[in-house]
Amino acid sequence: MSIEIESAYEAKKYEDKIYKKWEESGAFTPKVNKDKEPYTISMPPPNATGVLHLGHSVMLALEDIMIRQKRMDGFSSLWLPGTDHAAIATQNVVEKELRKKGMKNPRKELGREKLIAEIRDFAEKSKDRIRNQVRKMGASCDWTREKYTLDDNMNHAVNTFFKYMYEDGLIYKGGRIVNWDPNMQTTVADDEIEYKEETTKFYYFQYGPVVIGTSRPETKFLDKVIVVHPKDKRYKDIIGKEFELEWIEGKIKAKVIADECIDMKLGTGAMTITPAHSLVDFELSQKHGLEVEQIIDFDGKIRKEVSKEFGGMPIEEARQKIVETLDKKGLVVKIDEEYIHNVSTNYRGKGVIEPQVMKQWFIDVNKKIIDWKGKKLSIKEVLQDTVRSKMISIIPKRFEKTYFHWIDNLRDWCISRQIWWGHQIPIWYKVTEEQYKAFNRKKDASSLALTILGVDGETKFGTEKPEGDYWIQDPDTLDTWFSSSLWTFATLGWPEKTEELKYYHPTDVLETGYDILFFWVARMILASTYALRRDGLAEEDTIPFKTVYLHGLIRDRNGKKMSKTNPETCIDPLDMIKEYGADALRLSLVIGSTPGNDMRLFEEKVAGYRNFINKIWNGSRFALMNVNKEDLEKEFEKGMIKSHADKWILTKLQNLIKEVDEDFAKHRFSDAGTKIYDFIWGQYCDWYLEISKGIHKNPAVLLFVLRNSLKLLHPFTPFVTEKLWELLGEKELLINAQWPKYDKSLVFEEEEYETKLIQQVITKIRSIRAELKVEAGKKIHAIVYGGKYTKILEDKREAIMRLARLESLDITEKGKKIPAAKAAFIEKIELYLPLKDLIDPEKETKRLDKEIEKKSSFIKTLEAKLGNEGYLKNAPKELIKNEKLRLKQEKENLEKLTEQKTSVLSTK
RNA sequence: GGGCGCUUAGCUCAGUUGGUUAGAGCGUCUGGUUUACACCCAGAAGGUCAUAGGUUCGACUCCUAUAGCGCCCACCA
Repeated sequence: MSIEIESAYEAKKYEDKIYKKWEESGAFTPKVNKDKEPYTISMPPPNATGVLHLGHSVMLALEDIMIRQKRMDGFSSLWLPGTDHAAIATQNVVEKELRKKGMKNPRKELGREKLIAEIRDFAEKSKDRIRNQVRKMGASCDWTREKYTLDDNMNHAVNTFFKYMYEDGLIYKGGRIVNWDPNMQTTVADDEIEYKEETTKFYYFQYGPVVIGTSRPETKFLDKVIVVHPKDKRYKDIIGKEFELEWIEGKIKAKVIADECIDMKLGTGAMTITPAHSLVDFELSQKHGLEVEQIIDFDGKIRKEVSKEFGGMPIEEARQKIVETLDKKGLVVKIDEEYIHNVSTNYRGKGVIEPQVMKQWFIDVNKKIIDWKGKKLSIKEVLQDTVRSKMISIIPKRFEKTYFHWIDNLRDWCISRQIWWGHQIPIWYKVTEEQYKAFNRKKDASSLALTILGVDGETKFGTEKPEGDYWIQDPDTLDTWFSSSLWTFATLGWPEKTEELKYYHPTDVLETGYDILFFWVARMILASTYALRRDGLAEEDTIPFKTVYLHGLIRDRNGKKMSKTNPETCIDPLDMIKEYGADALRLSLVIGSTPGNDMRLFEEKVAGYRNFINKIWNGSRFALMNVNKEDLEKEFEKGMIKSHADKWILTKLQNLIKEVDEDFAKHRFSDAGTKIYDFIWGQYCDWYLEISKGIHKNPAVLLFVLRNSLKLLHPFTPFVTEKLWELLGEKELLINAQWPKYDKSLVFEEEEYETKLIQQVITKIRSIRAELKVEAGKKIHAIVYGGKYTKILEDKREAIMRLARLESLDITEKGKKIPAAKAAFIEKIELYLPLKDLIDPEKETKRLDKEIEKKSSFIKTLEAKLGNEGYLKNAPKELIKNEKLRLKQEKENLEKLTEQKTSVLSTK
């Protein structure tokens, strides 16, 4: 059959067209279908801030593999895509851009409405770019159901969820130490803090009866409490007592309390508490009911109310002056000049963070409010139970430990953020007319303004302004993870009780990088179980997903994290796709990577898999060149099996199907991919196609195996397989084809060994060269390996002759066959196959000896075990049965080994 | 400081409940174009599985310790 196909696959030429075909065919859009089982993956929504990186590519590749395989396997396979508004990240990017354009303070200059509009524009553009990139990867996600975390229905879900929690008393407003950046006048999330090592001075001051150490004397104005460890002998006598002492601005009174959090070995073992400007101190003060007084204002200066002398001074200046003052008073004990200290800074500005106390919204994780398996449990407890009771399993398993560890240390979740890009908190405050006017005058009002205005009147939940005058909505927005925690169920229509929600939820797999296990994965479990349980669903239906599959991070060839700031090592997935094709990129990201482990990626790796793609292309090309139209149209039947080679490749194929199914069930995609790769390249192309060149040519099997190979490979490399499927004359798209089913009747185990011999002989034939020097008349001998047994086949002249009759062995010169040369060739083959070329008897004997020894000792132990009456009485029956069976098997194996040894010895 | 992980061929990595001779790709070397593919084919070299103990008939695999590397969390008053 003559089909014009180029000898190298050009991905660029086909990929976009194929994607379009899939999308238009509706293959991506599954329907609620009671006759089918659902299979769902919610795509982790990429941030709508920029471009996709390789991390996204891994995610897309892995999820697409799962989705495609299930789709072919007859599931209603839904992959729901979307994007995240990525609150802080997006607003930051846009503000930065605006600043580049010369705007000094975008929030002040534009005001809320206009800035949000700017950000929205930017996000929309990003979304388009992301959609395009996702398509380029070949992701078969359902675009008709695409969602965005700021969509109206998502906002509705967010508000409903907030309302649930507000009504249940799970959301409360409380003081909290936040990371305040006085430069940028904003709070900074914990994970946006960068610790910088700095050498500063460390001061020791006499503070009444104790010496305290500090690197920040300027915060120590109002310290009135000394804390020591309860077991510290040095301070045993002063605990609980009150002292009058000389301090920065005259005499003050201070008392001594004890707390176990104090490290006796650190410094002097005594410290004073500054509740308003240190997290630890703040928590201590809450624990002991101490007063919290602000010392440093939001501009980073000493508050005027605190000190007449130092009020209004920036902290650096105040620090120096205060030390001078204390020194004059003789209170400086010593100064350590070389104190190495971690300073927290905002990684976006470079501003030094000043911890401040501010009112924030929190989710209470300890209130026992969820009806769970007959008990009232807290959020924390439900989070633990879902994983502990195996409702949710995490791959790799070790991350379950990490997960529990995180929950054990979980504190109330602060959900309010002082930015505008996001879901505004649906809370309204009743204020005075004066406050109302003052608030509206400030264009960049955040919750800081509320704090400063001292708002503390009536508070109401609502998405709309309550009736009456002077209501202000909380200007803050919700943490971006608050909305994305609803992702799995809100994208399916929640809070409406839709058919889809019922059918596709809980989703099956949540596949993402391990770096957001806490940020996102745990919070999704939190949101889903709480909200759906409150809706009255059964516990097992409230989890967001059954399996969490965590992939590793992609690193460059030196093991460094890829970052945009380092373009030398940073690989853009689109560049790789352009150069090598999406299929090659997908394979290079999936094969050889294991869950939870980071992997390195570099161009040569992608190039290697491109070679494989080309191999399939050419293997198929060869097949097409060797079959005719009727062959293509014929259905495969068992009666078409002709040779040992047929049986051999069919057996291999069936074994492959079985193993790949097992691997998929265990989420071992790398293994599955490797096996398919090996089969296609190592078995089908290298052996079966070679054999097909000769008398074993059998189009029926050739095509049957090829078609099944393409099916198996399709989830991994969808584009090239789809194209080849079309070239094979198939009318239906491969994306919708039926996944291969394991068929035991196509397994011919006993055939394996002889066929293996044929392979070895082919190898030899290929490598035979004129310089062969073998004594004539030598007996032909061959050892053939296969599976668990080693067989020696003597005098397999017949098999070899059969090979020698292969047409491919015709020796030609200028297109003319030369029978004499062929005859000579055959003669040489016969001479070339003495045993020693296939196996070294010395080595083989040694190996067998070792093996026999091992087996014997094992058998001995087993016999002893099974001869022990006590053991027989106490051990489980099942175990004993197994062991008896094993003993029998091992004895048989030993016999075989001994036989083998004898025959090897006889060949010497 | 607390937790987790990694260490297997020159490089990048697989290795499933412990069980045949520890594998692959790239790279290196040798040889090869007889009707798919040089993005190819055949073959070779290359490993005391980080180190030291232990458990076991048997350990890359389980346990303990040590070293080096990495990650996460907390944070130094």
